[in-house]
Amino acid sequence: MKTATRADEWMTLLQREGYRQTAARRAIVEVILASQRALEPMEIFECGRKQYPGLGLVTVYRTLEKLEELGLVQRVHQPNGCNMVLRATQGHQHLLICTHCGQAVYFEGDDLHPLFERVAQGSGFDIQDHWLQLFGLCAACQKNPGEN
Amino acid sequence: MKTATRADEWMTLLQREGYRQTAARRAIVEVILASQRALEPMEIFECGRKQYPGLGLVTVYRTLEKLEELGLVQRVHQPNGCNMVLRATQGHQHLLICTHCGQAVYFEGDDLHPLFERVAQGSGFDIQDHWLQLFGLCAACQKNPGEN
DNA sequence: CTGAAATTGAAAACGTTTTTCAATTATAAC
DNA sequence: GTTATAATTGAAAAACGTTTTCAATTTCAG
Ligand SMILES: [Mn+2]
Ligand SMILES: [Mn+2]
Ligand SMILES: [Zn+2]
Ligand SMILES: [Zn+2]
Repeated sequence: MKTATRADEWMTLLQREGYRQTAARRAIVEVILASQRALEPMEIFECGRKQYPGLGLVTVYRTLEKLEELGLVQRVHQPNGCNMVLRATQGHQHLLICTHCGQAVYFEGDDLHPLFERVAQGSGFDIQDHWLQLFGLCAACQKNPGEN
Repeated sequence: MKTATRADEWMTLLQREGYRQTAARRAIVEVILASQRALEPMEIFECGRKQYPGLGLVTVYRTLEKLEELGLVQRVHQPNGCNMVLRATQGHQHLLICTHCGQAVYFEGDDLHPLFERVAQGSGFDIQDHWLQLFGLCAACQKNPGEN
């Protein structure tokens, strides 16, 4: 008996939504799931085409749209790129990103509500949403400052 | 005796840096200072050209580079645009942005250090920087939900 | 006023994303 | 398995925002 991989799960979710399972989509999904960091569409295209050489860049864009729709991936803004794509996580989480290797880690447990209260009071705004992202050096990049 | 406007100050700062005072630059500076929200380069171009019709879009881009260099403006990422430009503020401040009219207000007084500590411990990262931005409805847009 | 250097806008080049389209493919019904 | 249908594909072209190139103009120190 085979264990369903995460890629299998994503393909099934796509199918459940009425989309079809194709080799191109599977290649894209596997690239995203294998990466520890957010990738640009062009990077996904280049990696994906190693596994499925016929892959077209247009299909990458179209597949990313659908994966975002399903909440499986998330767009990430960084100083060096604003259209990067990362597997999403469930629940309310924020990102911690290594400025050297790009590794992206989700964390939770922020309670910013006291801050929101204070800012709402001071400004008269009704606060609805927030973006929080931390940047730093991951453990590996602290040890190998010269690498990469 | 004339009061030096904020635009005068910015032009002087540019000159002090070795740049020249020109009509094109002044038009751009005045558009940015008059706006309560972050603007796209194209918007700055369109407004600026009302005051100085000869203005070129290229000059907008080149002037924005210099203003950013001097720390007078800041790039703002939003769901609807990642290269928007807003007058900067001194010190460590974050932005509160109205999702309806775009009005952008700086606020300070976040103490996120306890959070950083906790995340650093949990992840092994050395945290160096953070992005925090709040979104909501400004007082005016709460009152006039249909407007605009 | 003069001259050197900075600045300008138009046009072209660029990289990324979207649209168009005819051919191919996945899937459900038979 | 075969067939019919609608979804999906990649190539090419178009669209888009930004950057580079360049000759003409403008600023400003001397
Ligand atoms: Mn949060
Ligand atoms: Mn962005
Ligand atoms: Zn790292
Ligand atoms: Zn508003």
